[in-house]
Amino acid sequence: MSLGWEDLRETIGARIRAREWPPGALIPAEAQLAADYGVARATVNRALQSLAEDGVIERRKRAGTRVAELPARRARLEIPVIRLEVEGRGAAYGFRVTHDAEEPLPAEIAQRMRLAEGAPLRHLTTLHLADGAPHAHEDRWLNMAALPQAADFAGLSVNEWLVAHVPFQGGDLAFLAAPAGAAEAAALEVAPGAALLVTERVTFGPEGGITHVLLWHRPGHRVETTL
Amino acid sequence: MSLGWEDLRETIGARIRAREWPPGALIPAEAQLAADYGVARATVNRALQSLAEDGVIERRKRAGTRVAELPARRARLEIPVIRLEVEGRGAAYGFRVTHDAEEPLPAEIAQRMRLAEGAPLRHLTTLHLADGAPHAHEDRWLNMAALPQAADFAGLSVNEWLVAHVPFQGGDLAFLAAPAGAAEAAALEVAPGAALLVTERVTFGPEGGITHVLLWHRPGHRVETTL
DNA sequence: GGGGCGATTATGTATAGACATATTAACCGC
DNA sequence: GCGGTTAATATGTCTATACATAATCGCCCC
Repeated sequence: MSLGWEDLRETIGARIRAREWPPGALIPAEAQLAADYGVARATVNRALQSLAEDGVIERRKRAGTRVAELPARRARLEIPVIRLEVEGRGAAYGFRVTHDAEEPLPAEIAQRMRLAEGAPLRHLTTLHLADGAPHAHEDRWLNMAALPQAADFAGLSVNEWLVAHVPFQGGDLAFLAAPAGAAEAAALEVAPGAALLVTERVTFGPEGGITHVLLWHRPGHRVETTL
Repeated sequence: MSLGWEDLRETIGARIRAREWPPGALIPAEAQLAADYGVARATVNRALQSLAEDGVIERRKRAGTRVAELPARRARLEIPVIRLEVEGRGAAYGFRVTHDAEEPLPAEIAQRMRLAEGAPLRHLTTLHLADGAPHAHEDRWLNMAALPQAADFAGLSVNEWLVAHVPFQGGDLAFLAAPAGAAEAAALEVAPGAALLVTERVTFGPEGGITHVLLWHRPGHRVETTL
């Protein structure tokens, strides 16, 4: 039995982490590694391609493959889905829509959604619950014009309805810290001004901006990943 | 000229985003797609493998490939490197070590580094500067026992010295929000209690925990990625 | 009709060969 | 030397083929 490309990726990755080849150094060519390990060049290529994707190595034709100056540059981030997050902790998920009206779009959000300021969008705020206790406060602007006609998200949270029904082409995701305003403090039952982690997400479809979401998490919330 | 696997990935990704196949639906088998697009099955496989890596589709042998219930679940996060971040904004990077002493490891951090509480580690705080102005405040615990003998990080920031010289095997990364304490407020020249985004990073080597870092960013700092 | 087992099928992966492409290194003429 | 052209080389990728593996489907037996 021979090595698979994932094994090879691990092996070579380990040699890099062990500083056998220091950052910036050239590593042997594909053909050489293929001979060393007794596999086909395509297998080595697949392994190296995978390492390159994670930013561990940098490859250029003719110039060869070298260890990145700053290896471990990219991490995969699992995008949080609130319901799964809550259920993953063994709690029952629930939510309550606390506000729902058509309002003119504020300038800052209009810019992020690449829409005109003051356009009338649907403004929803939702409180997400874990076992009945506040878990996160959502502030969403929704561009109804970008939605299919039958927009009926009964039962599901708006987010999951969107994911399931509306085509999207891309979006932006950001993490920031902000002090709890009056609304957030009341919803999450924390002191005004408390430092909260906020997730901001914008999604775009073929027609332009679909939705803008600010998610205010409870104090102590962490977004985690591994290197 | 035929399609490359990256083109194919885009094409199929677009058909998925356009809801041609809704979440949960089966998509045609590799052999079918290969015939449709006039390419080899290996090419289709490479494209689908890439989509699966990003969580857009889920694949099981014999059962086929289906669109994920919640597509766009994983994003690639470029791990921030302060110097590059500052220089990327066209500012001059600098730093100043504001504290450097051997101290007993606090319980909370010991737990995250998987070391014994109270172990004597080197405790450094560093102020990172952009054009001379405070940009971020770093609070680092360093396990000198896990370092090569000649630990002389003159000139470089400790972080870059570590990346370049110390083998590591993995680590954890987290984002959280916290109010500025007295030290952070003074260093960053903000009001105590201000909501700051904090990056926490722990790295492990063959000998165990190497370093634990808390990076306190200035107000308004955002960690961004795209979907 | 229920249970178990084997055939079928879709993906997973390896291989050898071929050609494309980018880039460096070498060469040559002036 | 200097500049520009050419050859050599490492990666990028596709193809066709082969076999491995997992899971499902359907048949057969009881």
